[in-house]
Amino acid sequence: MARSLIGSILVRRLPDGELLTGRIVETEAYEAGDPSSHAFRGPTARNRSMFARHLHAYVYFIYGTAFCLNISSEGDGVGAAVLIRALEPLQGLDAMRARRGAAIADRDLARGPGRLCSAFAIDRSLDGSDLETDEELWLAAGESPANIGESVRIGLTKAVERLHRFYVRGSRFVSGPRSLSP
DNA sequence: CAGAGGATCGGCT
DNA sequence: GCCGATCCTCTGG
Repeated sequence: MARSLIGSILVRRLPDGELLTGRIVETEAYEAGDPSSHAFRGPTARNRSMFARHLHAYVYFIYGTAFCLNISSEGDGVGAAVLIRALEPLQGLDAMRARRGAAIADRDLARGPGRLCSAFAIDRSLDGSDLETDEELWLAAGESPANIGESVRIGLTKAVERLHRFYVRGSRFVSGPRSLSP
């Protein structure tokens, strides 16, 4: 699912009705039994959305500064999700810039999991949303790119060797060190 | 109840 | 490239 989400469109409807859209260009998989996954030790108040049926949002707060968006990926009761790590902004760039900063370049608006949540006004209030029925956050079909790269995941201390990060090869909207996204 | 650590970011060198 | 900010969550006693 982490691979197949590359190229899909994330859509956010703001409280004022404005639509923000972005193309998913980078994801990471956190599968069942993965020691680096928040779900590894079982369900808690924070991570329970990871155990929801597929296509539910799991949003968490990290380092006291940033939110991160995941999409649950398995059946009811199985803790697994895909972290959305970067978007190519398509629609609503001015509204994103209003949240991220007036001088932020297009490429930096949603490059990184915390930045994309800031740009798209995603926080814990959207945790648990069903993306198949929700009116504030959902997915739309997009073209799957021809060339999808894969690498180790970013920022982990456990299970660092797994090749569970996927990205659009050649896209300047992908986060992380260049050495990981050749 | 205290303490440690984290799927990050931005600023500075 | 390195470092600190900042606070929520989970763990262990």
